[in-house]
Amino acid sequence: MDSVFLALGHQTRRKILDIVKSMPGCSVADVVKYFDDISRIAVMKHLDVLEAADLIVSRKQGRRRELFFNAVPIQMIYDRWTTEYSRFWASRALDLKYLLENPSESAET
Amino acid sequence: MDSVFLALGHQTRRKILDIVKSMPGCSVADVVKYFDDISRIAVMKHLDVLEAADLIVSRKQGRRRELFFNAVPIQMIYDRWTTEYSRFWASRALDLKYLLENPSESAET
DNA sequence: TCCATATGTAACCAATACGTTACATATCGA
DNA sequence: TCGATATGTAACGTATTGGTTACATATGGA
Repeated sequence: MDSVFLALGHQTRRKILDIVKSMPGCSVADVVKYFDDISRIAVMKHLDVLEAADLIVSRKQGRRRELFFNAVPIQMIYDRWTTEYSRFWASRALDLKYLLENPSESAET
Repeated sequence: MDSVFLALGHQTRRKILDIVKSMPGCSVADVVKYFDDISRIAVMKHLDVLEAADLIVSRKQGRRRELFFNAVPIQMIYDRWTTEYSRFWASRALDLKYLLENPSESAET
């Protein structure tokens, strides 16, 4: 769980995930082409993070490594949202409403 | 976006979020009570991270600081899942299925 | 008024994150 | 076969993170 959130908490990695998602089986080099502002090694490190978080699955095909998006961890988090927070919207999303309708005398910092 | 994921990518912070969510208006000290393995200052630092990510909103009430859970950033991410990935389940979640049904000759590393 | 309570800030440290360059290894294809 | 291509590893440096202790400030209430 930590690793999935942490992996997603970096814009480059989310972009990588989008690329792999839209090009199943693409290679590392295919991904690297989309980044001219960071090195190949940096991209690979990001891929390592995504793979450690199971967001990407890879397999070696000769000298190429094929990358695949793994929807499962995101599905798990998505499921957690719906069970943990969905009923929350109705009953508890009033916190902020309460705040806004009951301004305190001291300014909010 | 980065900040929300990063904030959630740490177990202590998710626990803090749960506490604040279940006790709207609770104080810093209320939260600190649930953690005997880390210091008050560490807890406050985590609160800073959650507040910077807008996951928590606070206001000073005299010598107390009241903490409120803010559902909006999570709602935004939740909405992103549904638009970005929901149709993905049906059409693209076959990536792994493809992998498992077409083992390559070289072992997956 | 003054002690208790609640929070805040600063400094420090070790570990981690994220980038880099250099070098190495494996596979492909002409 | 050999150069090209693709990937991998190691080492390094800087910035950030997540914890700590020490000290400071503000408010509450007896």
